[in-house]
Amino acid sequence: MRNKDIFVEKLRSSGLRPTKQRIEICKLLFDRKSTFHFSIDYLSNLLKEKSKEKISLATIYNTVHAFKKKDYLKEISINSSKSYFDTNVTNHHHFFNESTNELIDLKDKDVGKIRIKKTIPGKKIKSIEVLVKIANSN
Amino acid sequence: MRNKDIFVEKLRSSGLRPTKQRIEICKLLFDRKSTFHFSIDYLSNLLKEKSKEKISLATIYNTVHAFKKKDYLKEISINSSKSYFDTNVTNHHHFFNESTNELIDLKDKDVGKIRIKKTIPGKKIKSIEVLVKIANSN
DNA sequence: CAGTAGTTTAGAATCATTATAAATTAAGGC
DNA sequence: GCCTTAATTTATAATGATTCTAAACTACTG
Repeated sequence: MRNKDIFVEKLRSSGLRPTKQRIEICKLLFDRKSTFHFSIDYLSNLLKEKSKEKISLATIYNTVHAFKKKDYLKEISINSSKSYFDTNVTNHHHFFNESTNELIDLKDKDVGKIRIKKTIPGKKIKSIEVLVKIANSN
Repeated sequence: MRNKDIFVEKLRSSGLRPTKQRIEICKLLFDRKSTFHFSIDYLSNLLKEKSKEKISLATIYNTVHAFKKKDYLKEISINSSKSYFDTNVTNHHHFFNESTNELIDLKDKDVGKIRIKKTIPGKKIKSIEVLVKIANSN
C-alpha cells in the first residue's frame, strides 16, 4: 500500500481529508504513467468497474471539483455537452478527435510558440490554449 | 425594407423558408457592422426587447441550429455551461474575458501562423483554434 | 472517547437543451 | 385566390448533466 500513503499525504497536505472515496479516486486518476482525460460520466463508470466501494455520483462531482480547486485537475473546454478533465494541469494544447470524442495532449514543441500581438488595456493574459480538431481523413 | 429582402433571398437560396421568425432573427444577428457573439439566452432576451413578435424558445433553438448547419453561424467552445455562437464563421481565434464572460475576436494577424508539428495517422486537421483567456490585470 | 467540523449520500431541484405532437404557415399547382 | 402538402412554429414534456439539500457518517482534536 505504498501509493495509498502517497495519496493520503497529498490530500492531507492540501487540507483535504483523506477519505476512502478520495483515495479510490486518486488511485484511478493519478496512479498512471501518462496524462488522463475523462468526463464525470466516464470516471463514474470506471469507479463502478474498478472499485469495490460504491461511490455516489455526488461525491464524484464533489471530489473532482475539490481536486480542480487544488489544481490537481484542469477542466478542458470542448464543444460538447459535458465537461472534460485532465490530470495534466500545465498550460498545454490538445487534439480533439471528433470521430471518437477523444482528447490527446499536444506538447509545447508540437505547436511552437504562440505570440499574441493584440493587447486589451487593463487586461492580462491568463492562458493560451490551442484546440486542434481532427477527424478521419477519408 | 431593403434588408428584409436580402434576408429573404439569403434564406430562400439556402433552402430555408423565410418565415417572419427567421427574418427577425436574421435582422438581429446579421444586420450589423461587426461580429456578434451570443448565447441562446442572450439572443432570446434581445428578441424580447427588440421584436414585437413573440418568438418561442424552441424556435430560437431551431433557427440557430439551422443557421449553424448552413454555416451562417459558428459555435464557440468555452469553459462554460452554455453554448456561444459567432456570426463570424471563418476559422479564427478568441479572447475570452473571464471577468465579464465576453468573447472578443482575434484576427489571424493578431496570432500569427500556428504550425502543428504532430500528426496522427489516418486523421486530418479540421480546425485550429486558439482561446486566450484574459482577466483584469490588477 | 466525545465533540465538531468536514464528508458522503440519496434524492430532489435546476438549468440548458432536445423531443413531441398539434396548430400554423409558406410554396406551388390549379 | 384556393387547395394541398410539407415545412415550420409552438407550448409543453422529457432529458441529461450538474448542483443543492439536509440527514447520516467519519476523520480529526483534545
